[in-house]
Amino acid sequence: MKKVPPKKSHFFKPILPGFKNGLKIPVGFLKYLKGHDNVHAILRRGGKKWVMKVNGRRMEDGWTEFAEEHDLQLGDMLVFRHEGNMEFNVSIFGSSCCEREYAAYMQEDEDEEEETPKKFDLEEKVKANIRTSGKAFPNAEAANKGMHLSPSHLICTIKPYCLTKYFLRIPRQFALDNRLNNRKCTIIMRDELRSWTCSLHTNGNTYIGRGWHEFCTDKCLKEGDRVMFEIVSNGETPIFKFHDLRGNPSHHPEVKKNNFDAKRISDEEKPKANIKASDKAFPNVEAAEKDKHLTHSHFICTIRPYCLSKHFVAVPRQFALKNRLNNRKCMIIIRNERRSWTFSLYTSSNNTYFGRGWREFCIEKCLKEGDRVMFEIISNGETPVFVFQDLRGSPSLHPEVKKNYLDAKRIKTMDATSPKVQVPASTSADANPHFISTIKPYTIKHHVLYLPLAFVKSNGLMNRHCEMILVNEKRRSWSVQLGQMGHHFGIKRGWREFVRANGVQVYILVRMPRITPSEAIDKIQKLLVMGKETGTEASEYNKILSPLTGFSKRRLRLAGTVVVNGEGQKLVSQKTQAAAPLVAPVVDQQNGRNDNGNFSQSDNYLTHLVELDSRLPKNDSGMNKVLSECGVSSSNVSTMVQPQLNAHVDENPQKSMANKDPVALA
DNA sequence: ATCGATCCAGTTTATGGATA
DNA sequence: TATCCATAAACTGGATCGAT
Repeated sequence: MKKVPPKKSHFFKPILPGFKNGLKIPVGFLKYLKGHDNVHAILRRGGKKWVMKVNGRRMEDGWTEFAEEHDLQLGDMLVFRHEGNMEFNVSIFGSSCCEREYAAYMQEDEDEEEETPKKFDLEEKVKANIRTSGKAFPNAEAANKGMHLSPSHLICTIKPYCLTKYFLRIPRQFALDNRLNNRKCTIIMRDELRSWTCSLHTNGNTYIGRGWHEFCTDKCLKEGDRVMFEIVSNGETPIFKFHDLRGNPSHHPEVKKNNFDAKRISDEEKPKANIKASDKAFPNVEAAEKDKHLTHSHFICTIRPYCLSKHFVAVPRQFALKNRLNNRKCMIIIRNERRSWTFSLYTSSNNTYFGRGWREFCIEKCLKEGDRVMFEIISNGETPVFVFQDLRGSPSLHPEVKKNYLDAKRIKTMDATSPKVQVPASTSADANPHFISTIKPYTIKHHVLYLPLAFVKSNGLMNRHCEMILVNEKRRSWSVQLGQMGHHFGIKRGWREFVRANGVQVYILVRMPRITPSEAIDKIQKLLVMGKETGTEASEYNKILSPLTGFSKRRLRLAGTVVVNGEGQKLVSQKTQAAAPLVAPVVDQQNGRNDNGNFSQSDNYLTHLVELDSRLPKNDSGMNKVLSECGVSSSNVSTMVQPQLNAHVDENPQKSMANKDPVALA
């Protein structure tokens, strides 16, 4: 069939782990972009536009916002239609193979006048029977905003810690109002159908402890869900009546955001502050580390009461540090398309603030509590210049939604940069794509190695229970099991054997580097394309893998569980006969052929290849020697992580089997 | 051995109040 | 009014305990 160039060319991309770092335009598509400005691209959807900065062929700046606003999830498929001049019309298809539906409001342009009353009406319904307590308590924040709840009602937004930490913090004021502070007792939580018994404990703050996790599980609570508790009895055993607000549209926004796979994968957020450094460096959880070298170019600020009552707003610490705004006292210029404002910038007590000029700005922009605005630094000279962007009309940036979301980002920021992480703890993520683990007594005693959350998140390992293979320099491998331990995640089964075999001792540093998820995915994509071509030799795969990751044929055997197409064609390994199709080839929109490395995910399943390769660092006490003796020093510690991205994969035992190929490399 | 639960230290933000 | 200071509050991650 004769090839005819399309009038409007398309390409499509599946949403894969690490997608929030950016999106690469397929190499094969570049021919359609010749002669265009390849530095910027514009994505259009729903009548809105997003400007992307293109680095090479990767859309970076601006992509994160696009992904967030559309709640992109792993397994989604995006079709890009080139309208010319680097403008792309984007269609988004979900895992159902149908175009994703977005609430009408998501597509509305910024129109505060219309939207505000809607929100207000919805909240009014809640207002009718809810009163709030508490002051600056993020979990109860929405309830606080202009709403007056009775002291016996508490609205909570489910934060990450609520799901990972097995407790829920009770706002101080609420606890005080209901005499729950300083109590240690059992409470009963119930809805119309059943009840749950939980413990209430206090240590300065008041918490719902034991039983909370079960409650969350039973109610399928997810981050961002909003629930209300009403104290219907406050005797010896207080009874909390549960009201599910998830069905209330006014409490829904967060849900969307929480569907973010990035979150699901990395799951970790830090809800709290009004301002998050939404730095592009850490646009998402799963690829935090990867992005570390990028810039902290903007932050998003949720307007808090103090922003209006005081004459300043705090600049996120990390943002200030990254942009060297801390310890500066100067004027800054804030501008949008129409005009500019001048603020003073100053630092006090290690905090950096926008000062004089802020109040006028708030008044002029009619900023209200809960509004969100973004400041992007575009010039950082003597007078830093920021571009101001009003996010109030951006649905996915709805105050509550964005808040948690950005909190997640901030966490990332913290994970990456906070001293806490860098200071040797049991495990810590450092700035490189690996983590350093200090072997502590409990690591040996309890036969467990906790993985730094940043590492877990950035690799999409959160909440996965999968096999991981550790390889030392002698090419001996150990199969270990990843899993969750309380609110920790790490290596459980198999760790003891690894410790014994390698003589791992307390205070030895084990450095475990990895490639970034996107690198792994790139490789997989290439392999998949090759896999479509019959007769491809293993050496060809090696050519792809070896230069970047040091993959050997042996390792390829390990990677053999990557299956390349719907017919179950295996990639390399002849040992994985049981392997079921894990990844389906992408079919070109026009001619039905695979498209330059893009691929879709069959059954939302993807095999990650993670290559660890590094030199062990010497610690202060010369422990490297010990490591050498035990055969770990200077080793290529390799892991191949084959996680299950989706629980339903478990339903297919064949696929589960496909994950298990504990090939000893020795 | 594993999982759940809790404690606690540390970080960052929000805010009340003092001061220039 | 603008800025600074101090600290309460919120939240997280690491470590460890206890039950099974």
